[in-house]
Amino acid sequence: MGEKTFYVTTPIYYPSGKLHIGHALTTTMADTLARYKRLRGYDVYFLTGSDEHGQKIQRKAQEANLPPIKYVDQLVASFKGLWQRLNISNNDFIRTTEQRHKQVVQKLLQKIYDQGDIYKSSYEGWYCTPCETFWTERQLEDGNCPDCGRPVELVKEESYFFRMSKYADRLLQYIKDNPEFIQPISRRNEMISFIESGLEDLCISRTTFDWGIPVPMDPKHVVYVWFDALTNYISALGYGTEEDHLFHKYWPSAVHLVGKDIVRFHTVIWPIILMAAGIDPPRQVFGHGWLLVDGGKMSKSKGNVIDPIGLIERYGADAFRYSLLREMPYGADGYYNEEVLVNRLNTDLANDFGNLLSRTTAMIKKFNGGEIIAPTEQEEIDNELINMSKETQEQLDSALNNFEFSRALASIWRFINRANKYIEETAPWTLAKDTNKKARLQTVLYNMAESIRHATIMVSPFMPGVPVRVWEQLGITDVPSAHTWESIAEWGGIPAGTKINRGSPLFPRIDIKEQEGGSQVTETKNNKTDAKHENEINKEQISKEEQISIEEFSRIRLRLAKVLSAEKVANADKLLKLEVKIGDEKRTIVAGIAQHYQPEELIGKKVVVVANLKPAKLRGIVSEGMILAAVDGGSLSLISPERDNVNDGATVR
RNA sequence: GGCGGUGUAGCUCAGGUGGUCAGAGCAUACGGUUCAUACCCGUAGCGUCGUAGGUUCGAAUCCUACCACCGCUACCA
Repeated sequence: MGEKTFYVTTPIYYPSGKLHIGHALTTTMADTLARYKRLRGYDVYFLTGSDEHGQKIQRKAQEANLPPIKYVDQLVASFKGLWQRLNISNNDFIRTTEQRHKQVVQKLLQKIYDQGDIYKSSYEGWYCTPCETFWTERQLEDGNCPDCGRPVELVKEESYFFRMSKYADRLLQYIKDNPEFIQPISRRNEMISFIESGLEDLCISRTTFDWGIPVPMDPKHVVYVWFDALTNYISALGYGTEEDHLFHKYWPSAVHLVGKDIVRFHTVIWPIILMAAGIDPPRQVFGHGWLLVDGGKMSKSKGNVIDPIGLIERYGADAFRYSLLREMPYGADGYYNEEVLVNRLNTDLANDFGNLLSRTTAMIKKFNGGEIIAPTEQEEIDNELINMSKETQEQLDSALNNFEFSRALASIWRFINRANKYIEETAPWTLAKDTNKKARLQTVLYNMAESIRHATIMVSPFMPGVPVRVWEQLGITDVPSAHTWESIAEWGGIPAGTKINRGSPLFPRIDIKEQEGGSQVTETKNNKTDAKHENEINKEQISKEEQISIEEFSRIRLRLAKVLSAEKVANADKLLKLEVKIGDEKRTIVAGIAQHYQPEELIGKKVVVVANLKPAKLRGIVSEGMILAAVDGGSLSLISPERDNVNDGATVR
């Protein structure tokens, strides 16, 4: 027991549909913590799984004309496939339909029943007969069934109840005595006020469906949701069985990572179940915020659910994981979409980190014949870089212990940027021109490579695919002593005489091109194309471009507009603010034509505008449309009517 | 309704206990550099710190009111 143990879990996900990036976020957080703790020498156990019972599954399986178990088998396989692609290092995957889980749930239930904390009573709820479903008051829509819209009736059902109220005071005391238990603090406060408002007993069995674990003392009941699901955290450790060494080893060092929507179940119901069974509560529950996407919260009805698989395929697991953890502010909701990912990939991963490796290996190759030489001429400025590694390690540790993933990454990137600046300050390309500076040059090159080694180890829990590729390029694949956390306590882990292998970019930049309203993403071409060549490509593209129908074209409303006034937009070189008249309507349009037209020459001119373009804010000015212009390289010409027989407001087609 | 939170540069956000706290990153502009993935380094601009009052020598930071948005207010996995 003397050794450091760390037990981290994700919720067990419900296989009623595919997983989305929210699930990926929780699981990536858990994986990052697990990998970090392993790196730090902890004995880590990392659990995820699936919660497979319940009426909803039973019904979905029916619709699919499958036995429930076959139905969930498919989805669970897809879960596992996703975690594999995301590079998730879980030690176990628990399914609530497994025998090892069922027996623990039954044992736990029996134990609590035997001591009198479970009693039979009746559950009263709003029941929709056609749908065979109970609803709570809040779930009803205008008093009707939210699924079918038909009226519901108040029905009583025989159920077993868990005496939760009895433990309310003990739980409250526990939460108050252990400020670290619920994170972040805002969630903790919510839970305290929730408990203080009084706890009711919890209904833990149902008779209206049978896809669940039978209640041991009354098999016509099945165990209902939370009692079943939450127990996974100890059933996976073999609690109450003969094979319970994992339980003794890892409980109660558990850290449960959950989304904010299920914090209550993990911080109220779960600890009370454990208390009743005489088990210590978990050490910590962290409730992270949600990933908001375009349109707000992800939901199937909005159709804005983002599938992680596509993102992983396009950008790789490492970049995806990085963007998730980097964008998520501590404890609050974060905004996420593909553009955010690409932006992070380009700026942080490609420009800062990948390019640091690239320029370092390039210089070692060019100035040192590809060999890393022992450093012999350290200067004061080197210490700044070297010391910063240690500081960064401390910041990383403290941030991760507090679930501040974004902050942790920000610290590492300050170090990476320091390394880039170090190169600028020492200017190895200048040293290379002076044969007297040979030793200094080699020292600088060594420090550059070594700083990459440090950064790589720090970054490895977040992006587990990075180290192998960096070790390959630095030529230290066969030097395991240079891969450990302990090795970055010191500066100098790369053996002198190491031969580097300059390779392809660690993270290639991604180009986003706006096309036909949607964004199309392509990888930047590495070789530059000259203008002529580019022109040919353009021609090719025009002929190959996707063709659109006349209906699609007619969706774009082009109108003739007369320019009433024009002025330069302050602090913007390219922008002009125009007031235009389209028939009876006046509009403000901001156009990027200031380098081609003087404001005064535009007044009175008739131009073509896109009239139904979504308004956009440019430099704080709302632009209600767009002016059409022909563009050819650096030249630009507005499109104006050739004759004077048409007035503003006229349709252009 | 009750409890709690948020509102700071174009965007995302830092800013214990009131006095270099008006900041960072991205985006933009300009300059430098050439080792590098059109990259890196530097410089600059922009903000009445939600609004209106108040306390104070001094408030983004404390108090009051108001406006806007959000979370929790239980049995959905």
